[in-house]
This record gives sequence, C-alpha cells and structure tokens, in this order.
Amino acid sequence: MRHTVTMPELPEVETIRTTLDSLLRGRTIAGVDVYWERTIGHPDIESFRCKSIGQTIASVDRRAKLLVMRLEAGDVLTIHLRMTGELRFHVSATDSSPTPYLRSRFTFVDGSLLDFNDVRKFGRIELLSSEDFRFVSESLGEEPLSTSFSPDVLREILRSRSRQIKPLLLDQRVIAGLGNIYADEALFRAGIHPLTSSSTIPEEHVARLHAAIVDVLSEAVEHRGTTLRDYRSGLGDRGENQSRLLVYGRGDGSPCLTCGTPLTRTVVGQRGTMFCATCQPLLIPR
DNA sequence: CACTGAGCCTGCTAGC
DNA sequence: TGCTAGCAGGCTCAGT
Repeated sequence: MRHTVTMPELPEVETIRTTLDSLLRGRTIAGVDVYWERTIGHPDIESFRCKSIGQTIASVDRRAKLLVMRLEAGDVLTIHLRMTGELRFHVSATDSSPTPYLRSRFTFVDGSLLDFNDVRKFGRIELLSSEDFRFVSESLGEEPLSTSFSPDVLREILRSRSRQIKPLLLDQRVIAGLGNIYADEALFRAGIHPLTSSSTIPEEHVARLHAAIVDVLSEAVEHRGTTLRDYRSGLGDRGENQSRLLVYGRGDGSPCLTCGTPLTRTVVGQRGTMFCATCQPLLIPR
C-alpha cells in the first residue's frame, strides 16, 4: 500500500486557528528568526522583521487554507502551511526543543514562542498591508462553510464552466479550502466520478455534492482534523478524523465500504485520486 | 478557457 | 543489507 502524507486543508487550518487564537491574542512580537529564507514570501526578510517586531496580535482568523493573524496596527500576517508546515506554541524557550525542520521562530515579549516547522519547505509566511490582504482574499473563491455557499451558488459554479469536477473542486479561485483528501471524500459521498464534466452533473447530484462538501468539512472540523502523518494542532495534538475517511488513504483495491467493489486509484489533474467505480459511475451525457 | 508540465522540496519506499 | 531512483503533493507560472 502506498504511503500517504496529510496536507493541511480547511479543517486542519481551522483547528489550528482555534488553538492559536486563544494562545496568541494580545501577544506582542519581540523577535523573528528565519532559518530558511524562502519561508518568508513577502516582503524581504529585513522589512518583514522591522514591520512585525513590536506588533501585537489582535486575533487569529482563517481564509481558505490561509491562517490570518490580524495585527493591532492593521497589517496582516498570513501563514500557508502547504504540505508539511506546522505551527507549535511554547510557553517558554526552556519548554521547547527545536526540531531539525525549524524554519522560523517568533518570540514574544513574555518569552513565549511560536515555531514554524516545515519538512518540505513549501510553506510561506507573509506580512501584508490590509489592502494587499484584501486583494489576496478577493482572488480566492467561496468559503465552503460560510452561509453564502448555497446549493444555488454551487450550481452556478458548475454550470458556468466545463471542467473535470475534481480539478474544479481543488481550484482555490473557485471554492477555497478543499484539498485532495476532502475532494475525494466529497465526490465519493455524492456518488460522482472525479472525471465528470462539471456542466453535465445532474441537478440531484449537485444538491448531493453541496451537502457532501459541507458535511465532510464540518465533520472533520468537529473531529479536529485528519492526521495521517504530519498534521498537528498548535499544541502538537493529532486530529481524529482519519478513522472516518471512506476512500482517501485506503489502498488501491481495498473494498468499498458501501458496496465492496475494489476501490480504483488513478491520477486526475496530476493528483492521486481514489474512488469507487460502482458507487461513482462516469455518466457520459449524449 | 481548459489543460499540461516543470519547478519548488525531502522523506519514504520499491526495486535492484 | 545497502543504495538509489522515483513518487507524493499545494501552488504558481509558462506553454499549448
């Protein structure tokens, strides 16, 4: 069976947000250490340091998979964990032993720390003005757990373009927050083949897909995220959603939990994809 | 517009 | 047993 790695998607980032919001609110940044320069995506490291030191964290929010730390002076610190990024809070330096993958460390005036560990170095931290952050946010699509993401909105998204459904669900400009795990899980629950053209999905399946996306994500948030390998909350805890996955991370050929058919593994849009060919038939409209 | 492939990275594993 | 090539994957950019 193929080894799988968990990348933080919306539910994992939301779990981290909840943990960090109570831990970081009101803390003032005293220092920033950077051990892998490309971790800081914007601006250059010196400016990043100058502009963030002395700033106080007002709240920790989330937009799609972005962790958004709002600073009291109005700037915004964004953190994208990508594949293996991990944030770990420590009360003091003596309470923390740096991992070999420590890429950046924020020190607060009270001596507490926020470590950014990232094995693969894909994660990015940026300091943005509120205007720049608004621009970033506007380039992202629907928040799937917001009340504005209705079945009607999803229907319009699917009807207004003609794309394979799985790459469409993963396109952050359209719907923001789904990644490979929850896209596969949502399509399985909705009984939709990952290659189905978005504009041909029947009306009743659109409603099922909407419910599947909302349910899969909100259930994963309730269970504090999925930990297959790397993901941890801001305090190092594992999630509990992994035991609830129906297709992702299960071996090629292992039985579908609904009908027993061996599951199929393929590549769709350059990403590993698991589905059940019986429960998710490819309907080709004539 | 839709889609593909390269590049960024390194741990893990299949296969020799 | 030890080594290495290739895979995995979120996202961006360039090319078709």
